[in-house]
Amino acid sequence: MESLEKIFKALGCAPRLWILWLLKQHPLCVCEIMGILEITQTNASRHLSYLKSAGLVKSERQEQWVIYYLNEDLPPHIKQVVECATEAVSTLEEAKIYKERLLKVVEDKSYRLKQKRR
Amino acid sequence: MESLEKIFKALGCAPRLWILWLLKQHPLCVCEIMGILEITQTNASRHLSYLKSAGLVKSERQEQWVIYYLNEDLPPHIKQVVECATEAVSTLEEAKIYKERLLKVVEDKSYRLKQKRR
DNA sequence: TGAGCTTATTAGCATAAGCTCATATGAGAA
DNA sequence: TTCTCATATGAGCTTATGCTAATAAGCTCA
Repeated sequence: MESLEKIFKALGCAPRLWILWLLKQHPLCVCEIMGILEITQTNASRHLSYLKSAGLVKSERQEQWVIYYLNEDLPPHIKQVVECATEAVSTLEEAKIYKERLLKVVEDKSYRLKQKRR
Repeated sequence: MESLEKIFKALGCAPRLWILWLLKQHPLCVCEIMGILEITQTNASRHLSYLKSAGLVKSERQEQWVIYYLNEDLPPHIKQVVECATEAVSTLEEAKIYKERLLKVVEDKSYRLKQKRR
């Protein structure tokens, strides 16, 4: 029950719902997330670690970046909850803006490559 | 977004998950819920009013009782979230005990009728 | 009306959670 | 090594939440 509670608590917070929605579409590093959602680095990091502790996302270091991505290895019921949550988020007004920013990040072959070129 | 947040917050609390799971099976009054889950009347009432303010349940006065029941009139995504949540709850150990108590309440043609006969 | 049952609300306390600012750690580049 | 960018964490503040105990209010029936 604790883990179930924790998962819903993780979903009960707007920035985390947005983060999940983003990660559902593409793996991202912390600074890409903070850029898209316009939140501080501290908050992005904290929310990600909350989502991670709830088991909803995983992370992986790639050079100087930490890439976060959805944990696909979840019990079916939970997976479906995440599915529904992200679909519900998609219907919101702000999704358009964030989606645009996300596409820009992804099309640029990511913020990460641009940084590397410098 | 606020209402979505609120719904997940409502689900991020064990007693409320149990209440929803019960109401999914049968409409119940406050004192039946407190009896089944062994929680105080204050808490049962509070959690129910939280669930109600999140739009997940509705209530209706019947004589001296207030009967709570699931709100079936929810957006499809939310309905499915509730579905998944209650299914996940069903798999927990305590579900057996609560289920037994629920059946007893329902079979007795409810606690309410017994009270009335007195 | 008064008694008894049912439900809601208030107050007070403890704890969890969210935010910001400052700082530490880690990796790569110069 | 030193600088810079990326990420994590600690401290402190504020607000939200959950619990209990006490009390109020609503309904029914005598």
